[in-house]
Amino acid sequence: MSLKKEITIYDLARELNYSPSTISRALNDHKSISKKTIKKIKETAQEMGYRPNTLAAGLRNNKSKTIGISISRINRPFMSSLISGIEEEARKSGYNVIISQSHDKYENEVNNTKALYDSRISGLIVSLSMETIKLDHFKQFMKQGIPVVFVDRAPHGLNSYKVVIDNYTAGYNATKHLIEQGCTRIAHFAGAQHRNIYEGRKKGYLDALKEHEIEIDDELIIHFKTLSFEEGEKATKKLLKLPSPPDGIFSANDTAAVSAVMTAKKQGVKIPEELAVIGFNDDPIASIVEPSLSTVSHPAEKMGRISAKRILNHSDKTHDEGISEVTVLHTDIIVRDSSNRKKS
Amino acid sequence: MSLKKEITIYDLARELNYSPSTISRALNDHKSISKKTIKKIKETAQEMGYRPNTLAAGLRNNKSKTIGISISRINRPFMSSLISGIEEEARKSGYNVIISQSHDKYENEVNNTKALYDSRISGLIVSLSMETIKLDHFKQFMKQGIPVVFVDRAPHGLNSYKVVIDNYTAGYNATKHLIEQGCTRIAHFAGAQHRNIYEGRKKGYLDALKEHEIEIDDELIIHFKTLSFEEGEKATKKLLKLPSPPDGIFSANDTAAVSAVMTAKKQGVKIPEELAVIGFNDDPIASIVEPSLSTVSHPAEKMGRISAKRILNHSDKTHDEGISEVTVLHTDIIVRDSSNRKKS
DNA sequence: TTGTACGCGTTATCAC
DNA sequence: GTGATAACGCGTACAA
Repeated sequence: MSLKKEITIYDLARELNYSPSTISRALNDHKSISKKTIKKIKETAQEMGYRPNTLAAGLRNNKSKTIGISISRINRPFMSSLISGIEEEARKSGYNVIISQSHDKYENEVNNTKALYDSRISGLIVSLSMETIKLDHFKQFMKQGIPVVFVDRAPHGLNSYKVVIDNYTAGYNATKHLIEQGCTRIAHFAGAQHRNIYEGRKKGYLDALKEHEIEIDDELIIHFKTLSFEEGEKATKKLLKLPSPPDGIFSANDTAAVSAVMTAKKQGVKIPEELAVIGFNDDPIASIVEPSLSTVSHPAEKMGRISAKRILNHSDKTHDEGISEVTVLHTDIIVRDSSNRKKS
Repeated sequence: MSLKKEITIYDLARELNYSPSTISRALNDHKSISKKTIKKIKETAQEMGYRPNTLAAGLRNNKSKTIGISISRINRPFMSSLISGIEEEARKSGYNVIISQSHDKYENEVNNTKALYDSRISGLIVSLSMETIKLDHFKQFMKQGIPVVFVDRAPHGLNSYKVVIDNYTAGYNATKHLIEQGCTRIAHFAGAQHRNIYEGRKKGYLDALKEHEIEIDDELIIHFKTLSFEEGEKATKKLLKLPSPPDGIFSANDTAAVSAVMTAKKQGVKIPEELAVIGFNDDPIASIVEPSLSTVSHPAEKMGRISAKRILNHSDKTHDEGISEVTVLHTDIIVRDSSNRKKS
C-alpha cells in the first residue's frame, strides 16, 4: 500500500512560483496579500488537495485551536447537552473539542487535565469531580495564561471564569413552590455538601423553610452519595416509614426524584395529593414518569455555549489574575403534575 | 502577568548534563537507556515541572495520539454512552478523543472530518449522518492509512472497519416476540431506509411476519423522518383511528415507542392487552414509562470500546485495503410490561 | 506585496 | 549507552 505523500505549503509554493511564506499568508487571509493572489492560491490548494497541518501550526504558535473538557461522565443528560453546546460554539470558530471523563475521581481529573495540557489546548472547561478538593492541577494552566472555565460544579476559591446557575435561589424557589402547594413537612434529597451546587440548593431549601416559619426537621434531610435511582428508592422508603412522613420532597436531581415518585406510588401514596415532589435538571425522564415530575430547569447547552465563548474571547491582555468573572444563569421552576395540587 | 517559560527536554538536558536525545529516549522508556538514568531523568523532569509537548511529537511523527469521532448528536443516550466507551478505552492507552457533531447534515460531516484530518488523528470513528450517501470524505483517511471505523450507522460499501449490531435479527426477534404474545396486526415505526440500521430492523420485521404467515399491511408500516416523540404521537393517533387498528407496535427506537405507549394510554387503550409495544435501544426513559417499555438492548459502551480498540490495534502492516473487518454484536430482547401479556 | 531565514519541541538516524 | 544532527510543516521578524 502506498501512502500518498501529503501536500505542504512548499509544494504549493513550487507549483505557483511563490515563496512558502506567501502561501502561508494567503491561506490565513493575511491583509498584506492581494485578494487575487489569495484566491488563486486557495484554488490551487483546493485542487492539489492541500490540507493544513494543525499540529505544525500549533507547535509554532505554542497553542492548538482546541478546547479541552474535563467532566465527571459524558452519558448524563446534563453533561452531554453541555458538551453539545461547547462543541457547536467551538466548531463555529474552527476549534476542536477534546473530552475527558473523571468518573468523579480526583486522580483521574488530575491525569486528564495533564493530558489536556500536554496537547496545548487553548482553554479548559471543567465541571469538578465529586471528590476534588485540591485545585493545584489547574495552576499550570493559569501560569501559562490558558483560561480555565469552571462550569456548574465550580470551586469556591480560585480566580477564574465561572459559569453557574443560582443554586440557592433555585433551591429556595423549588421549596417555596412546595410550600405554596400546601406542603408543611418537606424532605430534601441533598447531594455532597462540598460541591457548590448541592450546598446552594440545600441552603435555599433551608432558608425557604425558615422564612415560611416551617420547622426544620433533620430527619427529613437525607444526604446522598450519588443521588442515584437506588439511593432515591431507599431514602423514599425510609421517609415513608417515619411516624410522621413528609408531604413534599425537594430532590437535588431528577433521577432520585423520579425514583421517589415511582417508589411512593408503588406504596399507594397519592402524588401530588399526599406527597408532592420536585426534582432538579429537567432530564428527559422527568417528562415521562407519571405523574410527570416538576423540576428546575438547568440550561445545559447555554452554559456550554457561554463557557466556550469565554475561552474564544479570552485575550491575555484583558486577563487579570486577580479577577474572577462569574456568569450566573437564571433557572425556572417547571411545574408538572407531581407537585401541582391546584390543577386548573 | 509573566508567563513562566515552559520546560523542554533541552532544559532537562542542560540540568542533567545529558543530550536532548537521551532525555527524549529516557522519557519514552527506550530500551537502550539504563533503568537508573531513566529513573533519574524522570525524577528531575517531575521536579522541574516538565510537561511534554504532544504537538511537537505529533508533528515529528506525523500523527497525534488522538481518536476523532464524528456522530450526529452527543446528547442522546446511545451516543453519549458510545463516546464514553471510546473515551475510556482511548485514555487507557494515552490517547485523546476529539468529538464532532454532524447534526445529521452531510455538509457538517464533511467539514468535521476535514477538521479532524487536519489534526492528524490516528483514527476516525464515525456514525453516519442521516443525510450521508456519498462517502468521498473518508477517502483521504484511507489514502493515508488512517483507520476509519464505522459504528452502528455504517455504509454498505467501503472496505474498512465496522462495528455494528445485527439489526435484522434484532428486528426479527422483536417482531417474533410480539407474535408470541398473540399479536396479529403488528405495526412498525420505521426509520430512514437508506441507513443500514433501520433497513435491517424493518427487514427483520417483514420476515418475521412472513414466516409466521401474517399478512403484511402497508398501512401499518409508518416511515418516520426522525423517530421523534412528536412523530410517534402523530403516528400512533393515525394508527388508532384505523378501521382495524394494530394490536402491536415494533418501533425502531425508544423515543417513538414511549410516545406510542403514552399516547395510546391517554386514549384509553390498554397496554399490553390491547396494544403491545416494543422499542429499540433501551434508553433510560424505557424503564420509566408506565407500563415499562419492552425494548432491544443496544450495547453502546461496548461498541465504543471495540471501535476504539480497532484503532489502537491497527497497524499499517496488517491493513489490507481490500478487506473490511466487521464486528457484529449480539442484542437481547428485554421484555418489560408494555408487551408482557403472560405475567407470571 | 513578496521573499529569506529561522525556530517552535520532539524524535529518528547515524555515529561513536 | 549516549550524543550530534536533521527533519517534521508552519508562521513571522526582518529585509527587499
